[in-house]
Amino acid sequence: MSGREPFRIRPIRQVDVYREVLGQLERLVGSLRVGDRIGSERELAEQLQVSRVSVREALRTLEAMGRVEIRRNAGCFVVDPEGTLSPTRLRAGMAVDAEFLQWLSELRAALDAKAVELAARRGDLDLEPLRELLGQTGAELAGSRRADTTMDMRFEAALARVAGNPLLIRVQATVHRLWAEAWSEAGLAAGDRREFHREHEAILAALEQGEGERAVRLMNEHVDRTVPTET
Amino acid sequence: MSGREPFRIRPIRQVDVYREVLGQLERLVGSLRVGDRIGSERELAEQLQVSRVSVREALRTLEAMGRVEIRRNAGCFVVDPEGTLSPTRLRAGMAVDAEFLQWLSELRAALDAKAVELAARRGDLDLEPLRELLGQTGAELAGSRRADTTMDMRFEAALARVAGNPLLIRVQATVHRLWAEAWSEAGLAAGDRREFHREHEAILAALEQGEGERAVRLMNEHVDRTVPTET
DNA sequence: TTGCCGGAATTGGTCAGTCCACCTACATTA
DNA sequence: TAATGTAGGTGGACTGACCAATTCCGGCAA
Repeated sequence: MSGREPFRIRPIRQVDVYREVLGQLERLVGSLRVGDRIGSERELAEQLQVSRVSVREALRTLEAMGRVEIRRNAGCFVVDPEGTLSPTRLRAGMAVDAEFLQWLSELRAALDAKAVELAARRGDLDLEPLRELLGQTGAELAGSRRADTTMDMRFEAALARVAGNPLLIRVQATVHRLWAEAWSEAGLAAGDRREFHREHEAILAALEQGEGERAVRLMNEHVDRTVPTET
Repeated sequence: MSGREPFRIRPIRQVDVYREVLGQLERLVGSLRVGDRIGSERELAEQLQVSRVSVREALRTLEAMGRVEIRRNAGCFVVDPEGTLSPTRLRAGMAVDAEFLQWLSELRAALDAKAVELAARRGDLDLEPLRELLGQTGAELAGSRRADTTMDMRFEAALARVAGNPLLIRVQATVHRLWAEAWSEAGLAAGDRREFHREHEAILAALEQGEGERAVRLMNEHVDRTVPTET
């Protein structure tokens, strides 16, 4: 036989620019930390030598994957990879209506209450992070900083962390992100943050006093109250 | 004083066009069958009275959600919704050890117990599917069919369905699949299925008697017992 | 009639440029 | 000092156009 390989026609690789951009941005995001800004659309477009449109499409995909968050008038930021599950997928096919918010609330209650329960059961429970967090948010409230939808759930997230169940942390983070999405999409105003803060403090107090069951009950009631009273 | 309510300024909800498009397309996709063509970008843009750019961004999101497929020179097609959330991503980076199984068990307990609780709270609760399921599995046990790891969780899944919370169903399904994966990976034998069956029947009995709280407690204990006694 | 060919229409992908609403920070003014 | 005004940056949206590839369809040749 001949040792010479016949020339073989190969299909020309046709690259989609936006896919290429997506790949590069994914690597970029992977090399950055949570909260880092990955630049404005215009910057990225110039650096990648592509149009803003292509950058935007890649960013939309990245956003749907839950890797980045696009904030108006601010830029694009790396988002907490803890929620390895995609909120977008979790809600796939569902419209944000009153019923959906109810379901979401029920799911959140299951997870947040479990976080409290597990925390209360821990022998080596360290409540210091929770105290510190409440101290911070309390100060922010006094300083009348502007609203921050994610603030309401930071306490619950911190609870899951001190509870020490990474799986719970991930699912909870996903649900919390979906919660934030849904509320902004529904155009709902955040609830009374001072009231939320008081309830958080009550839960922490119950934990400090070793009253786990009461803490769980308070958490359930707390989540119940966050659901919108009227559309 | 005055019975007249003061006019209250409310923040103006600013809608993102592409989000609006996304919502409408989601509903459209939901009303179509797998493989159906949902039209070209230009058609959709004209029908929605928006620019192609907005349609494209919505389609990109929809694509990332795994709901549609965009085919060059052909159009946009509805795709198989493929299993909602990925168990693989949920466990990403974690080894299956005793601790992991414990975490998983805790997470499962949170969801399965919530399913019971929600079911118990439903006014129009229809327990027939559960009775039927237990009848089937009971017959299988009598016939000494071979082991089926998923069988242990069919009852809990059915509970979530009668509870009527689609979000809970999805998350629960993911956790259950991960559970099955982890157990097979760890080479653990399934527990005593006859015992599981008895416990399921006890839970159903509690529901039938309207004792929701007892049913929830039984479910928590049930899940606890499924965790391996020794590594 | 059958089968092939080639242009026309269609489609997703991409681009440059423009405008808008909004937020922030800094400078200005009372 | 505390309001007010202003300029620049940001994401969001649109327009109009062009490209490459595919598909469609009419007409020509066998």
